[in-house]
Amino acid sequence: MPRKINLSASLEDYLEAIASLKKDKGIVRVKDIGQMLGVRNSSVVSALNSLAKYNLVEHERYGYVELTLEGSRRAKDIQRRHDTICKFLTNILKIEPKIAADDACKMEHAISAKTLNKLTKFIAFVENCPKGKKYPWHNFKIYSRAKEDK
Amino acid sequence: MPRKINLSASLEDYLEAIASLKKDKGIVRVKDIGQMLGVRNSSVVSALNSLAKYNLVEHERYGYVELTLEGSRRAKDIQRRHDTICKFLTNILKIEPKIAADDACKMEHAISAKTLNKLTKFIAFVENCPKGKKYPWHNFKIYSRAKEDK
DNA sequence: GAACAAATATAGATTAACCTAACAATTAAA
DNA sequence: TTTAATTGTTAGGTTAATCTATATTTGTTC
Repeated sequence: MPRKINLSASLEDYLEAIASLKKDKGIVRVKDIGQMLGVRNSSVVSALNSLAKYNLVEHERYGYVELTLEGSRRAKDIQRRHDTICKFLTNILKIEPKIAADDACKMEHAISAKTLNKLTKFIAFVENCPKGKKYPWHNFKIYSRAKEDK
Repeated sequence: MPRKINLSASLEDYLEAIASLKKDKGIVRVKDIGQMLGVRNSSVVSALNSLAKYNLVEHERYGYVELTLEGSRRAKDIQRRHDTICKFLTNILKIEPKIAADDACKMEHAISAKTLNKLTKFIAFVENCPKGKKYPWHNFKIYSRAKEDK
């Protein structure tokens, strides 16, 4: 049994949406997933069938959608990628939240585990840096603006 | 006429490969593109037909492949995205070149223009930072290792 | 509980990106 | 220059991810 199937960006998005809805609403319905991802219900159903094949969701006809344990783990992993990238973009690169979130949504599917780890450490490193003029981290915003920001 | 069509990651890869081959070998052949991207010649031909529709390449049957002006511009843009991400990953996050390159190959299709600009500035900022103990930039490698790097 | 509305599911089409297999053109060798 | 090898093309198939249109189930309201 292939322990770790590589999911497509699309299926990762579905997992992510399901986890997010579960957290926000307690229950997950086809309609809400579709709404969140901007696709039709029929597309959702077909995606759920794929995810069910990989044992990542459980989904009885006309019933609620549930993540399996493995599905839940996967979703958390994706969210961690998303959040880390988003944090880097907003806190360090000083990118507007909306754009940062959009970019993170796409990049989260592309980043490797190793790079994610390094990025996490990098963020921690920057955030643990003592503030003050003699440290340059906190000058980036000014530096950036000075260079004709767009 | 839609001035700026959004290319798929796949078509961007083709453009990138073509530009790279042109630079390295002077001429670009279907076989070389296929080899570089790990796809069959028939897939290359079909991709070239798509790119030709968008006026990004010129390609006469059985002839060499050429980028149009616009194709060339696009390729340069993609390469810039690749190089910038790669530079960040290797020079700042200290990721092994191989992994950095692989990640850049995937992330280059996901990064927005704004984020790219900020990242570029950020790299310049870090690189222009005077070296020395009192500046923390150059301590990241040590910091990272100390945290049980993987 | 019958009728209706909302949600879900299925069937079938489309598109992109690949593939294999067969065929055609070009190039290189004998 | 004829043959053989290489390269390029076409035809047709597969898979994933979407769609529309239609059907089915569920839940709500009278």
